[in-house]
Amino acid sequence: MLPKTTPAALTLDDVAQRAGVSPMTVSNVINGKQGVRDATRQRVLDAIAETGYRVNPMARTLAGGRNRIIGVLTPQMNQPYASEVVQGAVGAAQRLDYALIVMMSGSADFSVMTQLSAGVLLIQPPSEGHPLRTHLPPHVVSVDGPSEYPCMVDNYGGACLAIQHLLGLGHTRIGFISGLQAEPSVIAEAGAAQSGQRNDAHERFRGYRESLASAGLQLLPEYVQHGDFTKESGAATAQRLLQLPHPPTALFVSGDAMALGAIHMAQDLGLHVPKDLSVVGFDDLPLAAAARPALTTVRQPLQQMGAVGIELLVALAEHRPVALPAPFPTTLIHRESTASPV
Amino acid sequence: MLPKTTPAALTLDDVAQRAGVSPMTVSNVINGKQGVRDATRQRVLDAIAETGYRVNPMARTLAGGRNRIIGVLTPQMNQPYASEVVQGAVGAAQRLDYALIVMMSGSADFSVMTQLSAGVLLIQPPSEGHPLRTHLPPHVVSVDGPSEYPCMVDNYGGACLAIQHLLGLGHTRIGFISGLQAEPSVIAEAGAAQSGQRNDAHERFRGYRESLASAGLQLLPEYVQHGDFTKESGAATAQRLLQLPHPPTALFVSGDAMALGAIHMAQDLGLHVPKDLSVVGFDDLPLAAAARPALTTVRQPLQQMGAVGIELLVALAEHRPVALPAPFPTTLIHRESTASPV
DNA sequence: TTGAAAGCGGTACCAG
DNA sequence: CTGGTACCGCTTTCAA
Repeated sequence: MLPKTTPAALTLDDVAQRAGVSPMTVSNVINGKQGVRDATRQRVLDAIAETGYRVNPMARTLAGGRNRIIGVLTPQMNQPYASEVVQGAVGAAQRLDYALIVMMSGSADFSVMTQLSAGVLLIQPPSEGHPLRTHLPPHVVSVDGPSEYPCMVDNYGGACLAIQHLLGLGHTRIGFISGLQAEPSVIAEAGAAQSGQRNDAHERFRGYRESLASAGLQLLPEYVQHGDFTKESGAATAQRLLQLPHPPTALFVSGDAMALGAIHMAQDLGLHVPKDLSVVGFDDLPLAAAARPALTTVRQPLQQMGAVGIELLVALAEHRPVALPAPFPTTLIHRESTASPV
Repeated sequence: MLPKTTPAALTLDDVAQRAGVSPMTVSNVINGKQGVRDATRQRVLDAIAETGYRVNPMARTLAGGRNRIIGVLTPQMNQPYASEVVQGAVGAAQRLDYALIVMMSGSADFSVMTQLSAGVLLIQPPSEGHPLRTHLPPHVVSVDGPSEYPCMVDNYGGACLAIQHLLGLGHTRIGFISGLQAEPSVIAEAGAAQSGQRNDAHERFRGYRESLASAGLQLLPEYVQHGDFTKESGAATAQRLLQLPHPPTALFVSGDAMALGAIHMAQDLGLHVPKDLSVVGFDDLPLAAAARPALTTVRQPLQQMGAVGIELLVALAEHRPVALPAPFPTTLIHRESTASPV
């Protein structure tokens, strides 16, 4: 059982008294300031160790010091994508000796996090009307979304990887289940994508389209569907695709959960995966490896992206120069859900 | 694209000036204190609305006020169990107008969270040697672990539900894959469990043992295995069970991930689930419903447990009386992984 | 009903 | 090298 009483909060003065110096000196020691005699420093350090003193981050922040807290804002805790990114962020924060606090987008006011932390990492930042726009944190970097310093995966390259894998297997009828997108139709917007207005959906579609083209294949509009990244939408869109008079023999699905939904739907329709239908996902979430058949998918280095995000944030907080992060490379993970067509 | 500049932090004084009152009055209005003339209050409210002012939680805490932040300490972000609890906690916090921040056990010093929040919710608190023991927060309640106010599920009842379901289906050879436990052997400790030293593993085993007994069935020691809640351990222990000369026809598995591992192992061994082997899990994580075959499992109301935890914490923080939470009831969710033996 | 003063636990700045 | 002083943004206490 845990003890019940909060140990009366220690202050700088307590430590100072114990060490026989002024509070200021203790502060200086803690912050590694130059010009403290070694003997003094040691005495202070000892006092800190003996008392178990910890600086109060609130007071520290208020007084204008750095607080070594960085925040992560994530849409939902139980979204595997975000979990992976956070996992990477945790590791990096630990390495850099920063505390990491995470908040869900919904939970309370974002301004709290702004005021609590020296910088915040946005995971899939909400688009336009979000309150985020009013109370902005000191530093923002984002994973998979817009910000000053976006950490994005190479969506185009990833899509190419997927399609080329399928092409290499001998598939010629390849469907595409895209993720949600602001624009009414990916196809209609194909042109716009060229003009700089890039997002995940656009880029992946561009990879699909161009890979098909360079293999001399025609893009069939009815082979392109839109889901919303849920398993259910994967199943629903797959059903539409598979009930086409001339159904695809392979599917590139813009998300692992949707891909799983597609596979289950195919099975319900009496198809064998991968014998009758090959499916490639996107993300490589833990569930991709755990599924049966295990999912062939395009891997995003999500943990790495989270880690890099934190590193940027810390650099920013410490006023070190930072470069714009380059797109992160994808990898094709070949598992059991793809094979040559019969 | 998001704006780049942090809006110069507004203070109480800014608002006060705008409203033509003293900072104190603004503070009083914000905190709903009595004795502010309605006209004055309105002017202040307007000023707040116009400026978009938000109290600084750091300053508020430092000054001794309540800070309406509560923290959650979770082992890992990507553990579905914890995600569910947090999801519930988020909802409750939102309802109660508290900000919720979550930290991973590993990430930085726990004392930070202590100092940041008015109370903390521990999810599966680490056992003995943890640093938690030294710097304790003002208030602690825990989900699935020891604390002054533990929110625990009725593990015994849940196990009974599972076994009775299997019994009802006609199974008589029922294996049990238990979770990790401190003691060397669940069976050896069966007696100890009676004497008050309860934990999840004990309680579930007790449910297994007693349900078997009351059906007149004998408990076979070789039918009881221990996993560590991972899919892999589920597969490994299931393999041992299924390769017994007289293998069980049904498995009660103390965790959904392990249950899935067991199912996949059975399939690899050429068994059909549920025709040749029935499997019941525990938890009812999202993956249970998503799996093929969908997993029959004992549902823990994890989100509810998280929500209740937050409610307790808030009550504690606001010095309202709280009662010890009663064990949460379980439900059997019958899906596709169980059937009568052939 | 309102406001002035003190102080929460630190850090910045500058004096000793 | 060390420490005094002011002040961060807010709430408490108490006087006006």
